[in-house]
Amino acid sequence: MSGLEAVRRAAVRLFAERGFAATGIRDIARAAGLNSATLYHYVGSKEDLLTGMLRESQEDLLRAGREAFAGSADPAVQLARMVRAHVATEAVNPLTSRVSDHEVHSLTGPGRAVIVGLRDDYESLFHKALARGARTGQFLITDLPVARYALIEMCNGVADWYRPDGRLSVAELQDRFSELACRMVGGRLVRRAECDPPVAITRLSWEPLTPAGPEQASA
Amino acid sequence: MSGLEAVRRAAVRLFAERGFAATGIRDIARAAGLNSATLYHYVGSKEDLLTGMLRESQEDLLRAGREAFAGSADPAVQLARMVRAHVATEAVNPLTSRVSDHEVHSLTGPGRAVIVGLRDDYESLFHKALARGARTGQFLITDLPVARYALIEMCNGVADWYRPDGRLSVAELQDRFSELACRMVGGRLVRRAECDPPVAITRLSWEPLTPAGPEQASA
Amino acid sequence: MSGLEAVRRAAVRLFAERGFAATGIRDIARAAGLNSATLYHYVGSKEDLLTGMLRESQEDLLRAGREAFAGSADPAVQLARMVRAHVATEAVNPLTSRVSDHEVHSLTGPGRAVIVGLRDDYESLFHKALARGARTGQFLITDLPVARYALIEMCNGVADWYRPDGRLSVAELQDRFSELACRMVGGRLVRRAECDPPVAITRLSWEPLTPAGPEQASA
Amino acid sequence: MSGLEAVRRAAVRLFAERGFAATGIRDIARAAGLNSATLYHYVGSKEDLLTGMLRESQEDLLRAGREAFAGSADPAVQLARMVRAHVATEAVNPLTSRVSDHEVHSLTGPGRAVIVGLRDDYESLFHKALARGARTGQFLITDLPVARYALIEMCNGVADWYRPDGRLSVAELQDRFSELACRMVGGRLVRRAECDPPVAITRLSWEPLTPAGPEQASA
DNA sequence: GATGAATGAGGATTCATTCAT
DNA sequence: GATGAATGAATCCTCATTCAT
Repeated sequence: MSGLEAVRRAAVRLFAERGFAATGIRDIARAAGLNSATLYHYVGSKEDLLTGMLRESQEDLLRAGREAFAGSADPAVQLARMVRAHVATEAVNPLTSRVSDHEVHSLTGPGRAVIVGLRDDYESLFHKALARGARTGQFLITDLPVARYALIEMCNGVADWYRPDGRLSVAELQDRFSELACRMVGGRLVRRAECDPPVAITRLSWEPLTPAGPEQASA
Repeated sequence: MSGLEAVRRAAVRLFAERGFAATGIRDIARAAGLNSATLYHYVGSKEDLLTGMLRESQEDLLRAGREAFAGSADPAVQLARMVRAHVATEAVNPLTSRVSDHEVHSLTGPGRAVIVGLRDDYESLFHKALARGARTGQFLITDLPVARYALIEMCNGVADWYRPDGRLSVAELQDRFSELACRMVGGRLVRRAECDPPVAITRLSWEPLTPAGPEQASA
Repeated sequence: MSGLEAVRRAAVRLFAERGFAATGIRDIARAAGLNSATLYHYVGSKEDLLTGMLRESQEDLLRAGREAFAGSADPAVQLARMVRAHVATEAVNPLTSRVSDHEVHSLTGPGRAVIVGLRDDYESLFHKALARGARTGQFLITDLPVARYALIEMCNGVADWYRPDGRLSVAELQDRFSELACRMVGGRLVRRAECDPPVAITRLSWEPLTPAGPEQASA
Repeated sequence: MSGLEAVRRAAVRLFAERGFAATGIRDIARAAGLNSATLYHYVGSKEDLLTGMLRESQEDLLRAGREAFAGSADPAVQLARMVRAHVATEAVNPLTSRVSDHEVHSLTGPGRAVIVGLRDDYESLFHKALARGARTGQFLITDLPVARYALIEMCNGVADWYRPDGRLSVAELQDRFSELACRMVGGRLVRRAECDPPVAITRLSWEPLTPAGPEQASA
C-alpha cells in the first residue's frame, strides 16, 4: 500500500470515528505509520484531504446514481436501481460514506460549492424518477420533496449501522431497501432480476480495509 | 433571558452549525454576549454543556415516544403516533435535534453511556410496535431491524431540512411522515384523528429562538 | 471564631500544604466557609495575607528569641534558651512556621524587606551568643557562620515533622534539641532548670486548631 | 548544550528561585531560549519536568549515601562520610538540591510515591549508622529519630546559603559539617583522611552552570 | 456583611504547518 | 522520501480581583 493510500485510509477512519475537527494531523500520521512532517509530502493540508475525500465519494455516488437511473425507463425500476446502488455504496464504503454524510459543513474553501453541487445533482436524479412515477400514477406521493428527503436519509443511514460481516449480505440489504422504498412511495415491488445488470459498486481507494473496529493498537 | 439560557442557546446553535469540536468556548461566549470567563460561571465545561444538552434532548424524545406508544394498543396507531411525535420534536427543536443526532460521538465521559442508554430505550419502542404489528399481520416486514433503522433515520433527517417558516406546517409534516411510515411497513393508513389526542411537543429551553440563519453578525 | 480568624487559619493551612502560589483565593474562601468575594471584606489581597502572616510569625519568633537571649548572661544558657524557644515556637505553630520558613520568596512587595530584616535580626541573636561563647572558650566553634546556619536549620526542621499528639511533649522536644545544640558547639550540657523561667510560647491566632491532617472533607 | 539540557537547567533555576507553582512554562521556555511550544518537543509536561528532576536528584543522593555508608564499618566514619557526601552534593548542585528539598509536595501523580520511597531509603542509612553507633556506645544519642532529623535538616540547609565562589571550598565545608555532626551525636572527631577515598560527587546535568544570580536578562 | 456576576490576564497545552537537514 | 526541530496562533480553562445589589 502506497504512502498516499495509507494516509487517505487513516484519515477516513479517523474522520469517521472522531469527526474532522476532532482529528489532528498527528493522529492521522501516526495511524498511517508516518511522521507528521512526512504526511505533508503526500497531502497539501488537512482540508485538502477532506475535500478530496468528499469529492471522490460524492462523484462515485453520482456516477452510480446515473448508471442506475439510465438502466431503465420505468420509474419503479429506476427508483429500485438507485436505492440498490445507494445502499450498496454505503455498505461497501461505510466509513467514507459516513464522513461524506456528516462533514460537508467542515469544508470552508471553494471546494464546498463543488460538493454541494454534486449532491444536488444526485438528489435531482431521485426527483426525476419520483416525479415521473407520480405523473404516470405508478407512485402515490403526497409530497414529492418530503418523499425524496425521506428516501435519501433512510439510505444514508446504512453507513451508520451496516456491518459487512453481519447477518445481511449486500445483496440482501439491497433487497430489503428496495422493498421499503417501493412500498414507501406506493409503487409495485420490483424484483432483483428486474434491476439487472446491477450497477457495479467498487470500494473506493480511500475506504479502510478493516471495518470500523475499536482502537487498532499500533505497538 | 437568563445568562444560562443564553449560553445554552448559543451553544446549540453553534454546535449545530459547526459541530462540537469546531466550536470554541469563546465563540459560544461571544454569541451569548458574555466574556468567556463569565461563561464558566454558568457552565462547568464545554463537554458538560454538550452532555446536558444531549441528555435533555434525548429524554424529551423518549418521553414523547413513550406517550405516543402508550396512547393506543393498535400497532398501526402506535407507529403513526410515534412517527408524528418524532418528526414534530425534530421540527420544533431542529438545532437541538441536529446536535443530538450528530454529536453523541463527541462525548467522552461517563455521560456517554447514559445518552446511549436513552437512545436504546427509545429505539426499543419502535421495535415493540413493529414486532407486534408484524406478528398480527397488520404490517408486512421482511426484516425488522432494517425497517426500524430506516424509519428512525428517515425521521431524524427532518432536522436537517425542515424550516418552520417554510411550506409545511408541523401538522402537515406529521401527516406526510405518518403516511410514508405506514406505507413503508405495509400497514393501513392511519388518519390524523386516530392519533388524537396528539403527544404534546414543546420547545426545549435549549433551542435557539431564531431559526438557523447564516452568520448572525454581532458587531 | 471570627471571620478574619477563619480566613487566616484556612490560609495558613493551605499555604502550608500546597504552597502559596498553588493556593487559590477560592480555595481559601471555601476552606474558611466563605464566598470568595466576602473574603475581600477581611483581607486586602492574597499577598497581604501572606505578608501579615510572615510578619506576625517572624515578629513572634524574634520576640521569643530576644526574651531567651536576655534571660541570662551565660552564652551556654543563652544558646539553650534560644534553641528551646525556637523549637517550641515551631512545635506550637507548625503550619505557620512551615510557611514562614518556605514562602519568603513569594513576597514581592515592600513587605519582603521587612521580613528579611526581622530574620536577620533574629539570626544576629544566635551570632552574638555563639561569638561570645567562642571568645570565652565555652564553645568550640571552627566556623561561626556555618555553626549558626546549621543550628537554625536544624531547629526550623521541627515544623516539618513534629506532631503534637506524637511521642514527644514540647518540653521533651526542647530537652533533646538543647542537648544536640550544646554538643554541636562543644559546650556544656545545660539542664532544663537552668533555663527557667522559660520563654512563654503562645499559639498564634493564625495557627489552625487541628493539626495538618489529610483532606478535611467539608461536606 | 542540547535543547533538552537547556530546558532542564532553566527549569531548575526557575523552580529554585520562584518555586514550581509560581513558574510558568513560558518562563522556562524563555530562559532556555525556546518557544514555549518547542519546549513540549523535549518535555512531556511541566510536572514531568519536576518528576524527572526530583528522581534524578534523589537517586543521586541515595547512591552517594550508599557509597558513603559502605566505605567503612565504623559508625563514626560512616556518619562522617555520609554527612560529607550530603553537603558536597548540596554544594555542587545547590539549585537542584533546593528544589529537591522544597518541592516534593508539588508532585501529584504516581511519581510522588517513588520520590518519597527514595527519600525514606536514604534516611534509613542515617538511621542504621546512628543506631549502631548508639549501641556500641560510640555515640551519645538520647533520641534517635530526633538526632536523625536534626542531622539531615542541618545538611539540607547548605543548599540555601552555600556559594561556590564564597569563603569556603567544598572540602572545607565538608570538614566543618563533619565536625558539627560528630559533636552533635557525642562521637569522636573523624579526620578527613579517615574518610578516604571520598565519595565522588558529580554535578547533575540538570544543575545550571552559573550560580543563582539575580535575573539573568536575556534580551 | 454577604454574594452572584463579571472580566482581563494568564495558566498549560495542542494546533496545523514549515523547513533545514 | 523522511524527520527532528521549530513556531505563532489557538485551545480550554482558572486566576485574583471588583462591584452592584
